[in-house]
Amino acid sequence: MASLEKMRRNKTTKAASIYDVAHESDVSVFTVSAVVNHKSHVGEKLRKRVEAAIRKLNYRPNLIARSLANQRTHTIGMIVPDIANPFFPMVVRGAEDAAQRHGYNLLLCNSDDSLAKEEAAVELLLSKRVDGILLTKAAEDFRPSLRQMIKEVNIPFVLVMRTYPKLTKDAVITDDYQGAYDAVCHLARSGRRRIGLIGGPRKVSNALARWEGFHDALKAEGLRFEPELVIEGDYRIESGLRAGHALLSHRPDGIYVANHLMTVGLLQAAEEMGLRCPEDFGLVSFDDYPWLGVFRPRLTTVELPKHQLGIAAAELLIRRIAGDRSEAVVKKLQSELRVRESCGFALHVSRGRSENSDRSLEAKGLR
Amino acid sequence: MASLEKMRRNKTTKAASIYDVAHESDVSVFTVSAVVNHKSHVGEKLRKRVEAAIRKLNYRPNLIARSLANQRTHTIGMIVPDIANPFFPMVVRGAEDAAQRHGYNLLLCNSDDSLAKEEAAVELLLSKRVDGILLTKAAEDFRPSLRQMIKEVNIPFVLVMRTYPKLTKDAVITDDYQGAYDAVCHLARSGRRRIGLIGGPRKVSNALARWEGFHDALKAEGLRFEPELVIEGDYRIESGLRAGHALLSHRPDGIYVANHLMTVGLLQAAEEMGLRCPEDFGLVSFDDYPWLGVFRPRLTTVELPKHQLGIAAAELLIRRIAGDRSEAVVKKLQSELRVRESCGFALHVSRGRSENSDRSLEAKGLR
DNA sequence: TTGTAGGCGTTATCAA
DNA sequence: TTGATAACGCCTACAA
Repeated sequence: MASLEKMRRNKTTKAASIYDVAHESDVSVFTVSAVVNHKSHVGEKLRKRVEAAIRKLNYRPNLIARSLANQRTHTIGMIVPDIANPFFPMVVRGAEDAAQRHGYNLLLCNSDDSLAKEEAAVELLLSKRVDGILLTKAAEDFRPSLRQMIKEVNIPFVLVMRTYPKLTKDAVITDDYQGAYDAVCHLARSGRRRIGLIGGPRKVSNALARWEGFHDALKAEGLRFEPELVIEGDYRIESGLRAGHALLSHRPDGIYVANHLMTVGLLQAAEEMGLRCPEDFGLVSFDDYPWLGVFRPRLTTVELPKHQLGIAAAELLIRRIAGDRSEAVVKKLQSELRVRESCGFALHVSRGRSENSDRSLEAKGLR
Repeated sequence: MASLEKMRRNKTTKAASIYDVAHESDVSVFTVSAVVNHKSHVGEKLRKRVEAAIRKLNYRPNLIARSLANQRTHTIGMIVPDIANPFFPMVVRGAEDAAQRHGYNLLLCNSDDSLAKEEAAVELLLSKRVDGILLTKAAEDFRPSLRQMIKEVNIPFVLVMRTYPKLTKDAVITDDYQGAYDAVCHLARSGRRRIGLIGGPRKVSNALARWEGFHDALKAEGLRFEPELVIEGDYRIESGLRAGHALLSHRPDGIYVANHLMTVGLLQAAEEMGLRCPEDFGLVSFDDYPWLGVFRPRLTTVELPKHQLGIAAAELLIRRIAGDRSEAVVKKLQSELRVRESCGFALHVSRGRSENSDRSLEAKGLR
């Protein structure tokens, strides 16, 4: 009898299996499984015995084996461009919080916005049989074999921050168009007339939306579009630095930058060129962080609800995993203009230091 | 014949299994497995056939099944206090980079430095049979049953940033003592005499080391220790804010803060009290970030090699997983004092703006 | 209510 | 070199 054979290896210092528990409490594995999973009513007596054995042997189910049997890993894969980009940690945290609440774990990958790395990550995640994937898609299509594999494995994807309808229409994004629009309008109303843009890579949806918001705001404010004041970056510091040099040489009096990292590069460029913000140029940037309220220049920014973004994405994904087949949705989260001083707002309105509007710092970024 | 039975479900849109490939190429599963894993020389002909079938069916091995058979998941668990604390993203990124290079993935968990959450995370990771765990340990001991389980599963742990010998002596940390020492000496040499401290929770090793560095530097510089100038925080903004209010009311002329988040809180407090840095108090903080060079006050900081920390920890862990039984090591990485202006250095030495020392920003933080 | 046996997709041991 | 076949640890019809 093979099953008896199996039970004979409990002297070794290995984690107890369901067989060990069954043996110890003198019941079948079915019974053990039933009490572990609270299924299929088990008689009082047996249950007690099994529970005692579980405690005695310190039994914990092997989730790998369970996954193989159940075809569910309770793991979700998350691919971000770069967790070291300060935008993403809070998004990931939100996703992890939600995942955790629903009994899921997060397998994290970085793509550096490179298609090759992204494909490798997806393929690995599929092979590891994650139940679903959260993805901030890089610009280009997956290769056909990967698309095929995705189809076969048939797990849900939810896009984060950027849409990519070819893959899935489920996405959680922020209102980038409106955010950019608000930013530029604020610049204009602060009296800036020659407004420049350092944008993200036009190939990805959120960058494009921010470009459009910029353009439309310019038009709405009756400002002229000057091509040399508009530069495409890649969301990294280095590109902001280069763009900054190029842009500032034309002496715009206002600049909208599409993310924080490029803003850092821009400020570095300004520093090197001896230009000051907000005296020489007004600035509105995307992404807010708790510390931006305490350093100068006090950046006026468009805050995106990063934590909420991660939560919403994970929850949508988990609903899909649970079998929700309702129509695909792109959930758009509101952005929020946080006026501080980098457009010269406080400069014009009042010279007092108490005018800055981040008294609310305590309530916000302080987790 | 049962094996024939199995092969009869290829019309359904499921991912191909090794059986499907075996059937398609008319060989045994052993042969397929052999060519997939490049083991046990397979004849030219059969190999070609198998490879063709693999391509045709778009076969990828199910890593869950493989893990069950191999008892290895090629996954490592990583538990950090909070990925949204800007210190950790770069550490995680380093770990992920190294893991990735060695064919491992990262399962990420947040503990919020709470023992309960940490225990829950460890238990889950063990149940998911990760091959090893990277852990920034919270202060207290695991409960006995968990310790028992760890022993049974017998997987390696490597501690990150904080030692905790009761669990394991393998750790990768930074030279916190020296960093704090350098920070305080710099403050003293900038002419500060009444130096305060906002430290981390004394219960964790790195915070303690920073306290000791602070004390010894005070002594070495012949400065008096004033108990009311020393406050314990928890590495979060909120605690820095509270500590800042308490501390600044005693009007120290120099402050050393043990991490960036508490520095943000401190600056907020200073703002609220109408005190300025570096005019009213000098400041040296831990953790450097690429953007600290472009905002004012230009913080003098002690940079910790975060990325390298993650890499070293993951690589040590992976060596342990691979069976390296050599003596436990705690690898200590050097910190680096980055002098900028928040101690009044530039103020005293020169009033020019070009004196700041972060011309190297381009080379450093720009990934 | 409880037990038996087969399946999940691989790897690995033995024979052939 | 290849092919059966038994693990790996769990779940779950189907039986009893």
